[in-house]
Amino acid sequence: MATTGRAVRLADVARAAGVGTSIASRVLNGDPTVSIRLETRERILAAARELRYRPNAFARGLKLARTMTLGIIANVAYYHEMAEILMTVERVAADAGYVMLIADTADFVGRGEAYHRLLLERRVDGLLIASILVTDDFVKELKEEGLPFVLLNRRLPGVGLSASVDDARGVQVAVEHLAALGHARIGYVAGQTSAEPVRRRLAGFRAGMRGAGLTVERAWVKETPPDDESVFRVTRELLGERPRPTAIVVWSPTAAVPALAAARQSGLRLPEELSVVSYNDSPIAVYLDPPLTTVRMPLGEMAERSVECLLRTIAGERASSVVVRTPPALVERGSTAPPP
Amino acid sequence: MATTGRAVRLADVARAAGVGTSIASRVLNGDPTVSIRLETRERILAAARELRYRPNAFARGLKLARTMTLGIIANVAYYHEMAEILMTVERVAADAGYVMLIADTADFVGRGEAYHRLLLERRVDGLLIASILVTDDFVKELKEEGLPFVLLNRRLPGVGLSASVDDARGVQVAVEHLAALGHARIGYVAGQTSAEPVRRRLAGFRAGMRGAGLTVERAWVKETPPDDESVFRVTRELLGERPRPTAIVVWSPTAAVPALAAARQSGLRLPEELSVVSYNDSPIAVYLDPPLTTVRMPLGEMAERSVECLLRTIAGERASSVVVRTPPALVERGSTAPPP
DNA sequence: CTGTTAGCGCTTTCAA
DNA sequence: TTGAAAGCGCTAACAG
Repeated sequence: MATTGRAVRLADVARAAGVGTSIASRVLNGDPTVSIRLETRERILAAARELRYRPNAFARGLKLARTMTLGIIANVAYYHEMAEILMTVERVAADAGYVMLIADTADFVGRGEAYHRLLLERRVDGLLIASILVTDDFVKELKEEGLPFVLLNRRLPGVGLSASVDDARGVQVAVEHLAALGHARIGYVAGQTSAEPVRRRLAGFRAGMRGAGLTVERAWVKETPPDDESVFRVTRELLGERPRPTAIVVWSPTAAVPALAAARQSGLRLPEELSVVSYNDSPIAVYLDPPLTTVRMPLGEMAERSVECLLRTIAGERASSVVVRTPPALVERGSTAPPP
Repeated sequence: MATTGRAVRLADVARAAGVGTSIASRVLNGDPTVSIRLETRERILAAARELRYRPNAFARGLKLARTMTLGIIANVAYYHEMAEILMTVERVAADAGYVMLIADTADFVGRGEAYHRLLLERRVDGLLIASILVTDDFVKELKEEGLPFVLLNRRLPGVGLSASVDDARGVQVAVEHLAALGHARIGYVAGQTSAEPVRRRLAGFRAGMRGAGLTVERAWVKETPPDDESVFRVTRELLGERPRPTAIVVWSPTAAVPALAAARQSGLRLPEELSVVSYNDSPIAVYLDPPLTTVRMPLGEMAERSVECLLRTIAGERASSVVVRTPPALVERGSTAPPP
């Protein structure tokens, strides 16, 4: 049973079926133009099954100049968002017959060689870019290389296709929720606006405030690096302002955890003295203290669209960037209430 | 500049350097047995640089029967542990010149085809199995197939190599910490002991209790499916027992989040009325309420060893399973205190 | 020192 | 209806 020996090749199947490799190949690939006696076809199929034949992906890839592999460059450390994206992308790709190569960007600048291995060695038919750490320059280089790629939630018009959600609208919904509760003094933990999607969120915050007839207080909008420690520190600063906001919005669910901790450590009772909303949901939101009110964005849908878009580009069809317009869902939990 | 056209092949480099493909190949691959005029070698190297030559990985893979690719089957949803493992594995593999194919096990049983694509199409030189959802039967099948593989933190003596940490010792350390604080009534949220590493942890709990001269109360040891909702429910049940424990240990950091929430919702003040320790650390532990005391295991080291072990197996060397014995580190935060 | 060539396993004309 | 053979880009004998 254990055929630990060498793999079975197409030639083995052909020989077993008593035919040439040519028709064997065409039959197994379901070539519709082939006209063949039913009996012969059956024999080939049977032999393939019997021998547990599997085509060698590298041989086929070499011949067809298609690897049936997609690459994804991701920042795995952003697990709250990344887990859903990774899982979805992989599932959709698999359904289309593709496998996924993954490259992490923990140390993007120091890892040029690793990325070039992905790109230039013709290992992938296309690339998904899901990390903010990938520089615009790198993306442009990619474009020159001619390799199909799609950016996830990062719009770079003129240089590449992207699949994104309406971040601005999402943050706006968060603000509207707070305004509806009666909050007028609303702060924002903004992330680093050097990143494009983060800028869109900030714009959404401003739009939300404007729409509610509220003014944005400069001191209540704090940029911060995304690491937990910085978020914690900056949030404490924000809550140390006098006067201080009665509610804050946080730009990312990963950052919401340290932000919430900062709020607690500021000695504020949540949600009585301070409301907190996170942009984007997370599996743990419901188990935080207090359970975190969030705006849930359609990340899975975005991930799906990104793969479809990439596949279309690879197929040579004209694809265009997609913005998933599924409305953000406000998930009201325990971290928001009317202002004191 | 933009060479969007077809890729440059070795033949192009050879022609540009005015040599045959043979020496071009050997020079570029640093074949030590080649004796060549310095001048010629320089010409080849220069031409390759000039043309930005990159070998086609699939062609090379076909020829060498080595793909320079490793596969990893992971449960991405367990992000607390998985992020670190994924990042480490990818980095170590990249340093060795390998790229990583990833397959998620969200729906393992329904995805046989996807896994077989990985295994049987000769896309990978070896496989890392980092998901508990991969059945023992599948692993055995793998062994029959003759594909090198290493299990991450799952010991299956006789069927395959593994890299693991000393789970039993880790949980034991957690118990010792509680015992040292004076706790005698200690409960355990146990996970599903159908999984091998989970059984080892339970054994560690028992050993820790025995070592401290404490008796294990049946009603205080609860098995539970790993999903957050089940963990939450089961923890509440556990804390509803009368008498109830003054401290609990949770078998996984992912589960610690809902367990902590259950403790809070039981109306218990933490850590005054109840102490909680999580087996294994997590980036968010410090930001939970209260900050979670954990036992930090050397997962990164384990991941590193697993890749090394796999690489050695691939190289045809005799590799053996490795148990990382780096002592567990008790990370004391705010969720443990002496019993009331 | 360097070039020619066979062949990795597959698909796809082209001919029979 | 079917088979022979070329060739995808590379490496490694083997010749020269």
